[in-house]
Amino acid sequence: MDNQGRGLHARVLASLGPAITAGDYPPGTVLRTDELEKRFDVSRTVVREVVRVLESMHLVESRRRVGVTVRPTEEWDVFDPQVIRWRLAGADRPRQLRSLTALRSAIEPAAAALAAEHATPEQCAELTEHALNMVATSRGQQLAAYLVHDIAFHRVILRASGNEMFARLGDVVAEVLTGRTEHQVMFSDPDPEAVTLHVRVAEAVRARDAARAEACTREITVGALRELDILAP
Amino acid sequence: MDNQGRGLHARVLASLGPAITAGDYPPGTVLRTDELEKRFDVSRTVVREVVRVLESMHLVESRRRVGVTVRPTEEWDVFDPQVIRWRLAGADRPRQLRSLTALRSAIEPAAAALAAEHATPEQCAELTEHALNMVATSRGQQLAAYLVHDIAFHRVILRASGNEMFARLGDVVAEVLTGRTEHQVMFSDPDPEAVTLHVRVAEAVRARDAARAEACTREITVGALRELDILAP
DNA sequence: GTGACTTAAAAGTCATACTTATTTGGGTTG
DNA sequence: CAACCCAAATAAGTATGACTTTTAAGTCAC
Repeated sequence: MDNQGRGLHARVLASLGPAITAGDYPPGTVLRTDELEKRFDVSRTVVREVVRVLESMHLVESRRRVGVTVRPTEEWDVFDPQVIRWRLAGADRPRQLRSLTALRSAIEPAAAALAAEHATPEQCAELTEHALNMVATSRGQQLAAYLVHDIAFHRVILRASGNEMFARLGDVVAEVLTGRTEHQVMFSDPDPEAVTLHVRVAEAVRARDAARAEACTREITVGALRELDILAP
Repeated sequence: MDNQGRGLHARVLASLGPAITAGDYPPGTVLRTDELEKRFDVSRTVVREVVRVLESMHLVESRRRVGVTVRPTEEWDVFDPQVIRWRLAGADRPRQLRSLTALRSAIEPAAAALAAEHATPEQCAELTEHALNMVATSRGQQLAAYLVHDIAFHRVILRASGNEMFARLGDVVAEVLTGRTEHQVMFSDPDPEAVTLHVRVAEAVRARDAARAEACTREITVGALRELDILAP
């Protein structure tokens, strides 16, 4: 992971953060710093640093004479990669995957359209390569290898869009794709149609055909949404 | 603003954060904590808290025996509302507005489609009301009032989508709309077509017509994109 | 009951002493 | 001369005690 073991504050954060996002401390719960000191057996210094970070994520609010209050869920910074990771690791993972997949469905087609306009020759080559590798690994229980190329493919699309915000969603998409592979029936090979669509997207981007790149990507993400409905309608 | 004056750490953060996002300390720059202590005339405690928060935004990295290093721009958490605000306040505001408008264009149509499926009667009523108020304030130099309803309208759509991540983009959209109004020719009334489209979106949502809600919203956001091209092609 | 005043609880801040990781450089050895 | 190891210097990390500031809440007079 990102921040494991690197200092005491990181350890406390990695323990308290997930606990809060998991709902162990429901909104409105008040944590006092000296209580946290004892609980984690660390100094005020460390606790305060952790609280500041949680506060910057809008997970808690620290007020004098009151304590550290857990804020209502609607106010959390749900786009914070750290928060996303914590929630994906917790109980409402399914709900989280749903939200993220909806986000993907909105973003990726737009990103593909932009990528068709802005992709460099190198990026086009990368796309084609990853698409072909996806085809190659799409049969015969090679899900792990397939996943690697799938992630790489989507990352290139997002980066090639030229929009820094889209580009930053690469990690989120990677997380979603990984989560899907892990929690799906690991026996089945990926949907052949989806594989073909990736090849088409690569072609469309290389041909500078924004409309087609967008349409094919939309088909991919719609498929991802449908998958969720099948699993838990 | 959000965090003005609330404690020393907030003041230092509000000074250092914007400085970094503005590029005053280019990536690779090393800040030593004791230097920061002197510069802001605060204690170690405060500096460390600030550094932790900046670190959680991936703006800097703190390593022993090295110092606090400014990270490359591509690694920043560009979705962090705080970072967005800092950058909007800084020099590359135009670039930022572009990224955010592209994001809006991807998200809002999808949100409108979902809103058509999930909006409560109350939300439908709110939408209609805001749309009508937009019409009412669309002529005669009432830009400030118009902006209020415009923001409210988009907020309702995003919230009514039922997707928590979309909902959280309400603040960002508000920021973009405000920024646009402030930096545009303040003399001209809003585009009549855009106003009409908002009314149509409200109608479509009430009629549970997802496709039409999506299409009309897309027209709105495409218009917003075009606007940017006209201003700085 | 309302309003002003007091009190106490909890976070915020500071200064200092100490610990730990890590880079750098020098010296030893093959 | 290269490779390697070790020691010293450096800057962040942690702990702690003393003090300040905010503010919720209780109390008293009116």
